[in-house]
Amino acid sequence: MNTPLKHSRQRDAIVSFLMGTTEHPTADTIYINIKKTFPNISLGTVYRNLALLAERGEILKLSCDGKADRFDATTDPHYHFICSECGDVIDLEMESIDQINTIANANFSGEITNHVAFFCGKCENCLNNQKKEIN
Amino acid sequence: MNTPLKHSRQRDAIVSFLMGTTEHPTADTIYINIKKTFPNISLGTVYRNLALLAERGEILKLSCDGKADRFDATTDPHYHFICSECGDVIDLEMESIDQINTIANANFSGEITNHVAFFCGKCENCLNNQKKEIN
DNA sequence: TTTGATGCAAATGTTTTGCATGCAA
DNA sequence: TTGCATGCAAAACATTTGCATCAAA
Repeated sequence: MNTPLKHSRQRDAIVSFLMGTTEHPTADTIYINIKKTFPNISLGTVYRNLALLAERGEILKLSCDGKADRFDATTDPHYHFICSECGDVIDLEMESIDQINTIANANFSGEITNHVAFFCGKCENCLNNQKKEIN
Repeated sequence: MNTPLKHSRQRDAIVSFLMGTTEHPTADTIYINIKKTFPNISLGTVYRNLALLAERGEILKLSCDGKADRFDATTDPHYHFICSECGDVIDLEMESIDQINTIANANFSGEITNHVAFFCGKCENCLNNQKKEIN
């Protein structure tokens, strides 16, 4: 369904770096890491490939507030938690909440086909640090 | 609970402009409109006041993808629809979906306190235009 | 009079883009 | 050899910030 792409070693490196991490890195973090293998790679190439891959559904792009976008190689539907303290992004394992589309569509005159959602609060680490500070 | 603010006519104008529209304007749109009354107002002042008001919960700031933030004077909890065609942002009237916090928290080791969500699809206008094109 | 708010402009951070060159097919 | 992908640098965009001045209390 997608036009075949010309192979590129830089793009391969980006994909395999993303697959090897659960950290949801930003474009810049990816850039810095790929540089270890391709010292000449440019940030523009990283951005171009990330946009291309996201467009094709091979990776996910996570946008949140004004901060830099983050990327995720796990493309099967899942939700993210963003820690309000440290900013870490964590994959959530949870049952489907797709019914919210139906709920939202109930009194709406257009057509709702999907939603974007993420959850906020404190991650385990920050909760523990908080407890230490109190004691 | 909030430290009292020194009164400012520019801030008043921003608030009343926001209260008089359902369009969810961007900072720049607000700036252009306030300029009709305060030709010397600066974009920095608009941004500063929008941030201040959002922080105090007097307005809502809507961030979505890489696009410019939009602002909403309606602060009671509600969700937004964003048209994938024309980009319009529309307030949704729908029943609460707060239970998704509980669902998300079920297998999570941190603490989820809230979520950010918006719905996507086609608005009524774009649906109608689509039909016209087909005929 | 004091201090927060403003206007202006420069700086920031992120992302995109034009263009000549390089590499995959 | 053809054309997409790259590297580089400049530009685009949204937003923030430093600073001198202004105006609200």
